[in-house]
Amino acid sequence: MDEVALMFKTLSDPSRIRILYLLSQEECSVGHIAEVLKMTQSAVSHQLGYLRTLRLVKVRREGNSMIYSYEDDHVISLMKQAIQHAEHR
Amino acid sequence: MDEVALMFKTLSDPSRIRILYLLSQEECSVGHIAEVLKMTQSAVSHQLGYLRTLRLVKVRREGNSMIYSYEDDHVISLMKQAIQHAEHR
DNA sequence: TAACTATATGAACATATGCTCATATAATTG
DNA sequence: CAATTATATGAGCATATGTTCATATAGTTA
Repeated sequence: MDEVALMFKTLSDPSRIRILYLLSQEECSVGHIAEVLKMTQSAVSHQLGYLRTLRLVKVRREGNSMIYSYEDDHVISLMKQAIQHAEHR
Repeated sequence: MDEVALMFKTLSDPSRIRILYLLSQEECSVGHIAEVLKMTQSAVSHQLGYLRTLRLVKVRREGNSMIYSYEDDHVISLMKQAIQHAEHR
């Protein structure tokens, strides 16, 4: 159950959900995420580090930007289901 | 997104997941949950209070026992999906 | 190479969380 | 009614969490 809880814990923070949702729609650099979500560069980077640890996102370098994209389809699917459910009621 | 995060936060604690999973299989009194999950009566009751607040469980009295059962099918469904996913990998 | 840009990271802090302990509430039984 | 059983709840505590601030790292460009 701890593993399941960990997956949900990842999705239990608004910032992380917003980051993952953004990444579910487009690849993003750290700065772009910070700008769109109106978060500090540092806060975004910390959260991305967390998501990276859990292998929920992957990175590649492009020039001196780091481009993030999601890596775990199942988590994205769970997230979208939850969003849909929250919208329809 | 806060609403979605709240739903996931509920499922982000092992104790709550275990309680909900148990309730997904059978109605239970507080004492029974505590016994099965080897948790304190107080800890179980606190968590049930939390789950009740979010309308994820409902209660009825039976003698001097309180019988809990789950109330939100969608959350149960998300939980089971996550468990299945965790098992198969 | 020096200056610049983008990102990462460590420390510190304020808040949130889940538990325990003690006690309150409520129904049942003798 | 008193004692018992089952559950709820408030206070307090230890730990976890997410953010900010300052700074480090790494690639790019003049």
